Amino acid sequence: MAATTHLEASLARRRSLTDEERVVLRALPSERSTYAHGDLIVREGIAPEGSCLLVRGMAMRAHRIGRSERVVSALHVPGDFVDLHSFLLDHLDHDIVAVGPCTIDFVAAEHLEEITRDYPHLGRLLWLETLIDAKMHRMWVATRAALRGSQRVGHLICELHARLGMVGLVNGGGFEMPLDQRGLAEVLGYSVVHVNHAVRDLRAEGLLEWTGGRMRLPDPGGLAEFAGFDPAYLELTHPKG
Amino acid sequence: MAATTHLEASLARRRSLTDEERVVLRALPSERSTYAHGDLIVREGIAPEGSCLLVRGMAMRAHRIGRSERVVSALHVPGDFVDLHSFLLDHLDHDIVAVGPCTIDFVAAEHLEEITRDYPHLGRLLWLETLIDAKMHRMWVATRAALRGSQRVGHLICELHARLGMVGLVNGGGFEMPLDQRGLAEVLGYSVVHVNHAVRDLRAEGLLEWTGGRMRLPDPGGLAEFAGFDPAYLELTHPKG
DNA sequence: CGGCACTTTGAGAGTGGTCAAACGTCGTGG
DNA sequence: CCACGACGTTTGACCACTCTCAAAGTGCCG
Repeated sequence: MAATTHLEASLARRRSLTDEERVVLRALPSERSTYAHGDLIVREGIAPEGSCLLVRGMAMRAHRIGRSERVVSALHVPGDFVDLHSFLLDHLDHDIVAVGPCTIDFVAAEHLEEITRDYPHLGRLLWLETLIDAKMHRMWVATRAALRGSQRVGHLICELHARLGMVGLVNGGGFEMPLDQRGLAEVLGYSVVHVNHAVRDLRAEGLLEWTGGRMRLPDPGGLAEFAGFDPAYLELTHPKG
Repeated sequence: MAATTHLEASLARRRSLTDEERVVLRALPSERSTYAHGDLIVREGIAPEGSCLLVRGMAMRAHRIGRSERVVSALHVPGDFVDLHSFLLDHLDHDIVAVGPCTIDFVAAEHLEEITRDYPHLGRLLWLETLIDAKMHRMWVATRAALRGSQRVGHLICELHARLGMVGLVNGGGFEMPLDQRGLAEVLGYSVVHVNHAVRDLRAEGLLEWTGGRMRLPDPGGLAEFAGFDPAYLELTHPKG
């Protein structure tokens, strides 16, 4: 599937697109790359000449604060326009790192500028994507203050389940999980040992199965209830045209 | 000063505006309101018909997660377009609450739509404001993972010092601080007792003076060094036209 | 002077970190 | 087929960070 088809699907999942807009998106040039687990997709500090659309795999934003190890501020799933914002900002303040094998489509900044100039509604949909990213960031801030241990782990798992479900990557109640317990700890700001205990507790409660790089939620509602997860912040529906 | 002059100043602090754009912004109708400390400015779940520009005071975003007390995901200072995103999203997933006495200018959604439609560059500046919000959110996620205790408290104080400085609200090395220790704890996701100890330590190190609702940084560089604070993420400069 | 709100201190307990070691699993090479 | 090593998972011991509850101290204002 071409890059632009992915962008089309990505925008269409939240708002309706006209036929003309679909044509414009399909005609949008892009360049495809693949990465292995842990590869640097975009390096902190550089001025990217385009933005990257995540087609397959996951990616994370990794910051360096003071003298600490890298810390993760966000996780992205297929369909996410990972650094769409870099075409208005001049440089990234963090790395973008591949989580599991990744496929990325790069879209040049000039083409994004054309879209925002010539197709205001499409421009607003791109803006909307960045606003939803911001909502997720705020929810991460809030859940880190409100939840501890297995609830916090469960909340992230619910979020991934919902986000991957939206792009058709959940089947049989489960999904591919490219992060191991160490990676999950890094994303959550926990230690491996602590995540291990939280996962053990979720398993014991019958709320999580996780083997061989695949996660399954035997009782998604129960996990959501347990973790205080309300998917409203993900804007999964089509409320406006 | 009229609402629209504030918006003009707000956008001009990061990018250059043309004379025409300044005229458009000054002609933008808005409605002014004032609030007392703790007042609800916008309630979770409603569909606002406009966006609010913070003119004076501070405001915070307060979430409810699971069965927890309210948790704060962001803090806003004068010049911030607090819920600019609500004109593309259909409802807020959190409250916006006044911190100290606040003045707010409401701008109707239809006028924002006109601007984004008729003045693409202005639209991009509005988009940029929301992108910088998102950067701050990510930094909050990252600092909560990377920093503890007095470093985390110090980082927030450095951020406030920098953001208030950008809008001319720092004088004599200090600024008005409408939050008390309890409020600061709420914003940081800490308990009052813990914040009190962190503040005590910062004072003992000569990095903070805080009396009578006013905060002063005797050694801003020293505090930034101590807290691992790098203001780059706030985009204080004018790198693009 | 008497409230009242905020700050400060102390004690005890839960959450989460570090270090270290044991255990499993899986792919490679003999 | 088995031995081996690499890597991820699991467990235990111990300690630091942070919370809650409680109470005392401080400053402001009627």
